Amino acid sequence: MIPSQDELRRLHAEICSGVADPIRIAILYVLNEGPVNVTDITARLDLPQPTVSRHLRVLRDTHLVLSERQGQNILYKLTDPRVITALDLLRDVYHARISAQVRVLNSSQ
Amino acid sequence: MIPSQDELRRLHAEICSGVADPIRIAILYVLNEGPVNVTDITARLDLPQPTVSRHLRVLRDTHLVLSERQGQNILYKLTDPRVITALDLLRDVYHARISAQVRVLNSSQ
DNA sequence: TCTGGATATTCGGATATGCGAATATATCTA
DNA sequence: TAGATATATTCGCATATCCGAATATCCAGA
Repeated sequence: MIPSQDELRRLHAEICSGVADPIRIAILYVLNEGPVNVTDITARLDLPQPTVSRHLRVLRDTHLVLSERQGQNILYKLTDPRVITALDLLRDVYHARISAQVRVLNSSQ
Repeated sequence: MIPSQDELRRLHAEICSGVADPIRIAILYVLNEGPVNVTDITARLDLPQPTVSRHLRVLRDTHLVLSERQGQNILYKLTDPRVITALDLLRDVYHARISAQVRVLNSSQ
């Protein structure tokens, strides 16, 4: 059975909602430097461990990251480096927009 | 004053939350084909006009779209085509991931 | 200035999301 | 198997988001 357009958009939005949180964005950029376990993420971001675990679950559920047990630890890594590309793009769009606004404000002094 | 890392991540997440909704994604892809007014968006997506207006406001607030009055109508357009690039990337990441899962399932029959 | 078409806002309620705190589960090692 | 470390889950609550329905605002033209 072919998924409807609506269903595809729902799924698309679901992935997007995975990146719609500051903590998850921070985690993704940490993972962009290489696979890391939960304790290290917790330490690098200075956040409570349960908080990190809950956000990691969201990232897993939205297929943005993958996990792999390594003995006592669980190693997390990006599913795909393009996740960071997308995040960078959105950030750039924002910056470009704000810069344009600043220019307009300055030029109308 | 320099915005903190946390503040930057909050802003980054805010933009991302702009694309974290199926209706808004649909609107963005409509706008990708060129500037459109609210009535046309409403017709093309077959949605109630207040619903479209509310989502357009979110898109404006997150700097993802721009609006411009043209007489009686208001023309909306993408702030930056890279918004669509980012959306496509995230969709591709998802598809690649799901395809990989399907392959694993099939190969283990 | 009145009218109609285009767009935006508000309200109330349902649902979702995030967090801290506490606790559970899993794995290794002695 | 007991203890220690790593990770995940649950609960209760506060907050945010979404929607439909109703209504308000804005602008062009008669």
